[in-house]
Amino acid sequence: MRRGAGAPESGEPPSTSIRSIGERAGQEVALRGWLYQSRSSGKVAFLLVRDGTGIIQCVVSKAEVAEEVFEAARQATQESSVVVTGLVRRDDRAPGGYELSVTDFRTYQTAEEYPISPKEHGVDFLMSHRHLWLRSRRPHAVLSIRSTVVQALRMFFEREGFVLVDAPIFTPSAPEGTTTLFETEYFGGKAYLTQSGQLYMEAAAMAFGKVYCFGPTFRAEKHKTRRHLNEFWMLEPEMAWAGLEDVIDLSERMVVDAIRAVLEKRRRELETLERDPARLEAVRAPFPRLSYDEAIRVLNERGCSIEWGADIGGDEETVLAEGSEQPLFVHRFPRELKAFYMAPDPEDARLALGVDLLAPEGYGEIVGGGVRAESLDYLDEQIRKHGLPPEPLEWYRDLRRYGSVPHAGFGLGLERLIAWLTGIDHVRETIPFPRTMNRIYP
RNA sequence: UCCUCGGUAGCUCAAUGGUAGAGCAACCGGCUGUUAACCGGUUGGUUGCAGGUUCGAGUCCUGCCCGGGGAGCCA
Repeated sequence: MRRGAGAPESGEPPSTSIRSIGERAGQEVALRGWLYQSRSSGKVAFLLVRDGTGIIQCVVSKAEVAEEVFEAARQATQESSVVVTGLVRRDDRAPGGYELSVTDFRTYQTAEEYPISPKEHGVDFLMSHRHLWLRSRRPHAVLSIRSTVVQALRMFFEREGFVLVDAPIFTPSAPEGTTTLFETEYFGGKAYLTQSGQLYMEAAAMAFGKVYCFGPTFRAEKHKTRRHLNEFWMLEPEMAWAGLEDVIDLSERMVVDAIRAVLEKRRRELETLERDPARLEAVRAPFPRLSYDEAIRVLNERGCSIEWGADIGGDEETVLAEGSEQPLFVHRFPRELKAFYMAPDPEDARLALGVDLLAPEGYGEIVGGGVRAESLDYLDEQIRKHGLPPEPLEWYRDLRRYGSVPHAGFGLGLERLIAWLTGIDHVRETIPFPRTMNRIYP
């Protein structure tokens, strides 16, 4: 730890973290943190102190400490930064199982009146104070799980032999149409914030075989729903010499592994969020698979009148997913519904080799991907049909000129995955500082 | 862009067209084991903005602003 202001004073017992405080039972330790909440009576004060790793109740008895220590503890305000010294004691009355019998207490900085009280608040108010809200239990748990999932995903792709190839944020054009991109000035010209690293990953896959990128993605659509953000994180693997089954198999194992990591490392956080781990333990590969043809039939059987060729929207997704605890693959969509780079199904020319993975419990599409068109002629035809300007895609066409191979990949929406795993009903709570149509502050 | 709901104290909300209130927070006091502690007290308001109807508008009408949820689109 850095020496200087707030650093341990000579004679002070060793510092510890609240997460691992059980290892110091019976010993005297110093905690550096913030006052989360306090209650006091005339002779005893109960302080909930958090240090970023956990929360512990600290008990200050007037009879056992100096007068000024008791006063300092009693007068410390919510979220003041504090240094607490005391004896670690097992106590079943304490939440967490341990508490600290305080021997010394000092306030490092006295916090002004803290806007977030222990009582209820509306989402908009809390989001306006997101920089402070991060300290509260719920966001702390969600973002801890996010960290674990990101870590697990990176390790998963590492184990699978994928090479991380970062895609650019500034891009020269809008491959899927110009309306949905954020435009920015770029040395007198125009640039757009990336809406997908996929095209770049296709280039990288021809260099490394199996690659992935993982970074922020931007969409300028004015959507305001629980499943959308204007800035979100997407993980996009791409594989050379691969087909639709490889995409399905890889995404399935990826999801199973992310769940394993959360169940292994973040039980406590799931409990804080009142997320029943049984919902996640129930998820087992292989996930059910449904072709678009079958999905349309099932939807009509369940009372949705939807014609072949129509897109499966949010309501339809919910109907398909209901009654199952498993994520659901839907594959082989009508070509007209999908992007220009999708490969046609060799067994049915009406279809494209695409696949979506729908999360259970109404969390919607968490993965979208498929096989990419490998023939230059077919690609050019699709570029024409979609009315796209060919010049910015010249480099992409090169990939079909120089050793084109069957290749496939997908995009994973990190926030949607986290929302499902945590049981949070809105993706804006699964990213530290959400960017939505009506919010770019703080 | 469209549909829908909403905007009253720092926060969460109440108030039949008739004196703008409660709980929490903050502050002061009390209490030796509290778990969103409890008890007593104090402070706290341009009812989103503009106009209209009315003896009288937080409440009714018109316009605007801001936000929530949803659609389209997607991860």
